Amino acid sequence: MAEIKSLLQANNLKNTGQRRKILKTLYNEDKPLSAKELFFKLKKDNPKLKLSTIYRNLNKFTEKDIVKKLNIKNEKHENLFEVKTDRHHHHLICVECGDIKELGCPLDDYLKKVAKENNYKIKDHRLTIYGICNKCK
Amino acid sequence: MAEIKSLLQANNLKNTGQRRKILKTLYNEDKPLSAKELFFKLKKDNPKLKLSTIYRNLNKFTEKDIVKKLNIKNEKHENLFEVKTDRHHHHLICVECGDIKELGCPLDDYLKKVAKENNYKIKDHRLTIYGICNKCK
DNA sequence: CTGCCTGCAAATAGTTTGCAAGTTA
DNA sequence: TAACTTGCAAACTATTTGCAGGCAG
Repeated sequence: MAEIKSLLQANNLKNTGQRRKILKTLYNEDKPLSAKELFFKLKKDNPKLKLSTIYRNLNKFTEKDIVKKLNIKNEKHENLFEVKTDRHHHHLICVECGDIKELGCPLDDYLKKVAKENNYKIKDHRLTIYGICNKCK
Repeated sequence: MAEIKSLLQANNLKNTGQRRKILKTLYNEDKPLSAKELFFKLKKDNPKLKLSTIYRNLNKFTEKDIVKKLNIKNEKHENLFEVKTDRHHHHLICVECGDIKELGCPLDDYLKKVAKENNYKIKDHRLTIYGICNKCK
């Protein structure tokens, strides 16, 4: 909790109840969430909460690099977000049940090769693997 | 042209003018296009063309595996589509000018490892690399 | 007190859909 | 002719925005 407060302070963001709850929820989840999923979770405690508040904060957090907006959508076409961790990783997603696992990144050498061969300065990359998990097989 | 006709026939799709033009345009482009980009290109020859027709056909083609819907959007948040080629590949995108290059896939061994370690049956994967191209550097 | 946040309502924009007329096989 | 396609208009839905009151610093 204290960590969240200082995280907000460090980024010049006011320490509001909504923000604390959004970050807390994202930290406690083991999988990325969409704005709406967050919304329904938090609405229980605060019926006045608006979806636009969630979006505004997720965007602000993304801007400040506290949260990462994935290029992965759930089955409702909603974008997913996760807290940004220190370790760079990718995702393995079960197309049946939607379960998401984290994967390490195997691409360090490959990215250097791509940069060299194409004369690009690499800025970012995304890898997502889809399959069927053990339970759903 | 004849190829497009038989491609449509082989998939039980009627050989209409719109379909031929959509596929022809996608084949001739060297980069993926959005529905709207296609729409504006084709609207010149046919002012009555509707965007919904493009969407309907792109979805139908995707369903039939003639076209691939990428999980990449252009700067207007429009989904991009490309014709499905025999060779599996990924994309290297310049974040400045939007240029898209094809990349081979370096992940064969890695995917086997992921499947084994996580007990998943791998179905699909997406890799996209973002950077700045030579011209934009 | 002053600027940032949030609730609220309405707009924006990509994509989809129902229906009737037109086309393909 | 029967089934599929398209034009057209309208709906749907994720996300964003303007505004006014509320709260953090």
